[in-house]
Amino acid sequence: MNKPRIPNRGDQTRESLLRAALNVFGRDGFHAASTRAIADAAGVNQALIGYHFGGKEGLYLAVFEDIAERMSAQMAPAAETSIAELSTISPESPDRIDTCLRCIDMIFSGLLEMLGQNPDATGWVRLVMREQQDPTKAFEILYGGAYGKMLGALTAIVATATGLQAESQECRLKALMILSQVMFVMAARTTATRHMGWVTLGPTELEMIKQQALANVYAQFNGDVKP
Amino acid sequence: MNKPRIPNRGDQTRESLLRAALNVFGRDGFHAASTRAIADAAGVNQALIGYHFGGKEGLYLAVFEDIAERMSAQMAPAAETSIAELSTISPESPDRIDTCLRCIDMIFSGLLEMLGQNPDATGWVRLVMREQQDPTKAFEILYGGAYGKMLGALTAIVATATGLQAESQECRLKALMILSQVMFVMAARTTATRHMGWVTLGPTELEMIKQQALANVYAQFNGDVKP
DNA sequence: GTCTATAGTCGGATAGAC
DNA sequence: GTCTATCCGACTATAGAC
Repeated sequence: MNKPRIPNRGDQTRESLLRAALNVFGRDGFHAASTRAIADAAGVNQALIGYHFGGKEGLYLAVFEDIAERMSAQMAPAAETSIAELSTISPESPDRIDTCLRCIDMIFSGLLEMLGQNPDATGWVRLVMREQQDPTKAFEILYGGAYGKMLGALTAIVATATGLQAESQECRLKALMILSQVMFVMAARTTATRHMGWVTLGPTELEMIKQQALANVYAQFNGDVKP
Repeated sequence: MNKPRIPNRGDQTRESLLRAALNVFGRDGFHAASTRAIADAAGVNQALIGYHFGGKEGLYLAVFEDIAERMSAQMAPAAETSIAELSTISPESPDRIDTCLRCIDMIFSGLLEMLGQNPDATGWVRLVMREQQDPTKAFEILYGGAYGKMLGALTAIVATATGLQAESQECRLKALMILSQVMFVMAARTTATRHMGWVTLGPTELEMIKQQALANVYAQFNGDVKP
């Protein structure tokens, strides 16, 4: 009883609705988005939302499950390789900072590739940022998935680089602020592009962000080392 | 023909509506917020929104003008003192980094005091972050006011500390990332509090954020200096 | 699984008395 | 300036034919 290789019509409808919902919810937010607009964008009948997802809210949650899954798939390699690399080095190793920076580079690269290459990524960011402001069940789906793991990996890296306990407030705050430098540009994209004089957030801009963030982290790690 | 010291009934209604609108728009977003809910929260009649602000959208814009005004009032001293201090030091002065850090400390303090002490601040942040995702006229009101000035002051400080041109991409990006470290916690408050194990974003937490951000900036500035 | 048609609800705006 | 009453459009959900 394998899954059918050729998706039947129902699966296609589901797919179309998920994709359209991602865009429309991302553009308009949950309340402003209408099921009619989503159905039109998907090219399917409005009543099918009720049939496939139970209703508007069911569709919304399904979109987040979809995002969390794709994020996991795209971020997992970087996070796992990082953890593996960290376990090979000793806390006294003099080049541990270089290793930590390589790990952060991997995580940033995974994150920014995900956001830069994926045509749906703008919608993802909008949805995630909306959820931050007043979280619903959808936030749990995300944080429990790739998001929390990424922060966990960053915390482990900071602990290794600085010698702090991974559970300490200082270590966790440092990790959060490292992520901040890359994510804030996404969160406050209008402010960021305006301030930088950019018209888009394309690969060039994302690379610039990554390089500057890495340089900052490098300085922070070296500043934390007592020579 | 001075303005009357004692506000008449109409002014009180305007005030009540603005305050209630800030909270309800902040909690629910523009579309999900209903004029009935706002009127109820303000304790006034729903039809008065049309009379005083022309309609729902007019009220929304008025809320942003109000926020921009209050932000300006609370941030202006820090920004102006910073600019003044910067003009007194030479680019070769060895302690210019200390001066720059003091300026950033002032700006951060102004920002965090505003957000920490003001009971409406949570609503402000929510509204501003929503606007970032798809900006309307309301964003212009904000960016043209205190927000842009704050970024301008930070850019000038970074230019002084690093010797970069204030117009350069590198300098502007560094300034943006300095602001990021404080603002991201507000923007992604749910992620931040969850990751840190906090239950609120009170004065204690804000102070911790400020200190860590200043330490990071200190490291970054020193990393930028070619000894 | 898909469609049409519609029931039922809610929200923004406004006319008009006071 | 404030209030009541109401209009009218837009929306979600669902019943029921195919």
